[in-house]
Amino acid sequence: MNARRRVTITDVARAAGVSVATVSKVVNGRYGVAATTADRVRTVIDELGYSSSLVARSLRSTHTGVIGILVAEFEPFSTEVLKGLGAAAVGSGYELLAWSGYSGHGGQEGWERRSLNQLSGTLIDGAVVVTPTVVDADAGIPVVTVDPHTGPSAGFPTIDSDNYHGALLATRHLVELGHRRVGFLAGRPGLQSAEERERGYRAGLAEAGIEFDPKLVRVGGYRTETADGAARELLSLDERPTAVFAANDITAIRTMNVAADLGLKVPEDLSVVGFDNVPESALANPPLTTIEQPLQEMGADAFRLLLALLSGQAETDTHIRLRTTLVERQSTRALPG
Amino acid sequence: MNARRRVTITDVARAAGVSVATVSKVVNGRYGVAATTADRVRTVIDELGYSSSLVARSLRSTHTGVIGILVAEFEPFSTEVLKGLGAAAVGSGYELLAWSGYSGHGGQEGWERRSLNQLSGTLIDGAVVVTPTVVDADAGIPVVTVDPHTGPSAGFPTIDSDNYHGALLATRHLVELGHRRVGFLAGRPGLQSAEERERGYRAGLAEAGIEFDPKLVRVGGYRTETADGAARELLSLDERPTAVFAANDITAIRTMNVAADLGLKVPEDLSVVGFDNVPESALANPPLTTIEQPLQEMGADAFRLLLALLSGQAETDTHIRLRTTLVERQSTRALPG
DNA sequence: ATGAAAGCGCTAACAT
DNA sequence: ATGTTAGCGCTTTCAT
Repeated sequence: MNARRRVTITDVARAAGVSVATVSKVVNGRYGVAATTADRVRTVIDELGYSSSLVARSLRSTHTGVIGILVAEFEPFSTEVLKGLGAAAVGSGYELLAWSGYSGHGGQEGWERRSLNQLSGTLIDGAVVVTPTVVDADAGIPVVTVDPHTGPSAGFPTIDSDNYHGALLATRHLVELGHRRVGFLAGRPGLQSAEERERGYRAGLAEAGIEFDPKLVRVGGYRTETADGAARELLSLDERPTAVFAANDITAIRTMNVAADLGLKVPEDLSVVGFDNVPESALANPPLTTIEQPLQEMGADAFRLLLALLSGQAETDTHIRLRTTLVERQSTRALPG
Repeated sequence: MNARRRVTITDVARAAGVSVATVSKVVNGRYGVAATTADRVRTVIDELGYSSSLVARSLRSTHTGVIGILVAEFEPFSTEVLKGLGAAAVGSGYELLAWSGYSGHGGQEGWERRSLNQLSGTLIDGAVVVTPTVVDADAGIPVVTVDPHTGPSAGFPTIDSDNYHGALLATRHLVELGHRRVGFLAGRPGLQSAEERERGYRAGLAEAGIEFDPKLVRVGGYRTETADGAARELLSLDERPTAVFAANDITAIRTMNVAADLGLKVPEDLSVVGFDNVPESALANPPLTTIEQPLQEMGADAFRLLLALLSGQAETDTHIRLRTTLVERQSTRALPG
């Protein structure tokens, strides 16, 4: 492949005429090295462009100064959280390593555990796991979860947002615009966030004295693949909804696409509200009205919490819940008449 | 911290009553293990929840099945590229490790080289480096650069987009709207992309027979911190520009903020065009007209090119240049009168 | 078919 | 102040 090998600590030691131990001491600022020797070693290090291998270093020492961020995939949700984490990490002395556990292997199954196993104990001092479905209690390192699908009960420090309240806001917004037949494209069954969003939807209807109608609910499953058919069913009903609240932005955007396919115009013929406020929601056509979760803030909070955990200044049952707010764009409008 | 230690190959070997060598063979599907032994080992592995440490494995073997993505920071530009890389990686058999080299240490100086040194030769089989300023020629592993600041000449396989043409489109758009005093908020001096964007700006003016006026050019440096003052100068000129083309979206958005501070309304009093089309540009107020670089596509292309490189099917002087296009939103308008 | 042992690059205890 | 050495978890010859 490429010719030149990495420069190792042995190369430096040889070139400087000292032992590897001495080089190690210089690199790590340990005492017991003469100033002149240290200078010579540093010169050689610069000349050779040496920097120690993360891998070898972390195999030996307990502390690496690296925080791992474990995600299933690099998609709009996780990358927003990543931006917040990155901003919080600047100047903290920690480096960030983001690991996508789902990309390599076919199965989504258990990426959290596999990833944690592969990296922990060695490479990273602590981990932030984004939207895990399951997490082992004994990862061996401090772990903070962001928006875990099992809810904050899992025994881990957790950052999430107020899903119930957000869904309530979304539904209330549609009801206030005069909509009575409000469809709901639900999230993935069994996931806590999905359940809370459905509760908020029902509460929003109840507030307005609208009876819940199971025919107006379909499972979108948070994913493009599952959302298309569900949205199509919803919009093909004899008495179709005049508004749809989708459990996340991705499926809301799909709903708008399906509507277009069916000859329905948004927002004239159909109002749509999403959830998350990923940047893509603003890029949609029309720009999507949605519920904001402060994803970057969640990332930043996760970083700070993990740091506190690492220094023993936080409890493992810490739970930070952030607000959700309505962001009005152009996909919703008052029901005429 | 946490009680339980990682499960190591030695634990598995002991529990299964075999040597670590045998366990290793089973894990890696090597020949020379009796079926019954292999079964027993696999059972123990499941029971103990063992999976091999990436670190230890990669220290020993040359191939890890991991691709590194090296970025300075996790910001809108790099995370878009990341999304594209992630999408391309699904099903490829490679895992993705994104490394932010700037966050830990204070200095931005040489993050590319430091990161590459820390990870290469061991952890990752190949690397995609996003917007590097300098890259060592002898990284020891295949490297693809995305939008390198030195241009494609650096001797590395490179993915970038047509900066010159994009800037021409931006300027032409403003000129066609009737603007004659078109300001330019330049990128970082010395960077190839910045130079090409300035060339495009000048060409756009020349096309329309407008003389280039150095007073209408300020250095925004691609960064928020440097852009504010430059934009303020530009907009405070006696004969202020009626339109500004900023060399990237971030500084274009800052320009709109500065305009608001000065009591100028966009687009009524000032038209603004950006460059990049990061998702944030659509979230701006008003939504920003900008030049799109297909960032996700650039990421996907980078991944494919790296794969080709790894299997020896691509030349190291490959250069892929993608198109740039105008995305019209609400920050530009025809000059009245 | 299985295991013993060397060694990847590094750190840290222990000599000298 | 400096060097020698063991060993982190793993893979890979090389014996047996």
